[in-house]
Amino acid sequence: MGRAPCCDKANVKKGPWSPEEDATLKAYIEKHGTGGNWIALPQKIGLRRCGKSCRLRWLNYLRPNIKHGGFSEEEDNIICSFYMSIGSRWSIIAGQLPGRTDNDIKNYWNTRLKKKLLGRQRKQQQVQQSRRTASFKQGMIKRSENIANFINIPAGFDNQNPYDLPELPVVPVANYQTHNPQLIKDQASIKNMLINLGGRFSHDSDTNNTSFQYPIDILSTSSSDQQFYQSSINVLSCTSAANNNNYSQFPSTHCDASNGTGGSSSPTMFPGLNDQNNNLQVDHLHPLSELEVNDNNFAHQHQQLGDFYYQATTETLNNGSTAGTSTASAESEISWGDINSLVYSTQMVAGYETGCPQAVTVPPGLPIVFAESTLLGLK
DNA sequence: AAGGACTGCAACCGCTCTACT
DNA sequence: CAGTAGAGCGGTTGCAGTCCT
Repeated sequence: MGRAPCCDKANVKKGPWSPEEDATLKAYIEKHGTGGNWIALPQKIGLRRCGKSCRLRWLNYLRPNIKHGGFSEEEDNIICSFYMSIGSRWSIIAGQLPGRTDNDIKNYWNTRLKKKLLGRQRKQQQVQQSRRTASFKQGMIKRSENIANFINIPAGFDNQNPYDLPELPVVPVANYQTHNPQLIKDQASIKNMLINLGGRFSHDSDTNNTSFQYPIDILSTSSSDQQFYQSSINVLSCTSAANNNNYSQFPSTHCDASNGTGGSSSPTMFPGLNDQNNNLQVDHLHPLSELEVNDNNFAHQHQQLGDFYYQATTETLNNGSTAGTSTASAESEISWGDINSLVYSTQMVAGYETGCPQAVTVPPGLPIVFAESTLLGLK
């Protein structure tokens, strides 16, 4: 047996509200309030409407200080950022935009913003793809050098060929950290830098989640600036995982090749570094001076703001899962009907670029919670 | 000019959560 | 503790207006 209906369906009016109905409802609520009982309200004032319908009408259209239409660029950015962070939690998003209702934002997103964002995303991907192609080989050489330095590659090894790595010992995360106390210092340095830029970290002891809030004013920053933030968070994410030795913090949906759920099937970037016991994670960080930075102003700006600019180059070599997820597969995930793929594809592009396949892309202006459900943008 | 396709948005539906008994 | 009802929420629908052919 289903639950009882909230009202007499046969005797309630449906469809658009008339001005008279609006006036009746508004006048009553302004004078008496809702009385805490929407179901009983329409009968009190003689409206042939369902209580839920009255509530919706009041909340979305009749209550004071409601704004309709005319979304600003800033509001667009906030909505996009929150959507990519927390998904379709319209009421929460509406809470960030005074005068906007969840219904309004939901409609606006579904009809316009989604298309606008996807268009922008596609453009960015085209640019990133061309940049990646040019810098990929260079990056691979640099990475192999760093790994070789760390694990003492035998003399005679051709370190100009990133694919020509010899069989290497498995290096557990804990050991790597012991060898690299710098890692923890680096993490603190990046945190300080992000805080200097106006971001905020907070920790929820109940859920053990760490949150990061970007400064709102970076919403309109260039894509290189956004990559900078993203890379910084990637470093924190990856090193945090190393610190905790807890991989479950990271979304594995698109990274786990072992279970065939969308992970890359391409060969590992570093043959011989695979750890069948799932324990190997090698992190290494490049100071800014080592990096190719196309935007000199950007580099200068961020050098002034923090101790270092690090490129996240964490290699998570995990059960044959690799950083080499193809861009084509990431792009192929984008469809008009599945906006969540936008989040995932961005993650994969970022992961590919930084060599951290499980890195989490952090859209600017977002509250970031390092918990799987939130990172995935799931309900 | 007509009619089919598309778009935007108000409103509804059905589910979950929460407070109350 | 279980049952119930109301509140709240997100997904979906239906319709009016606009655009396109």
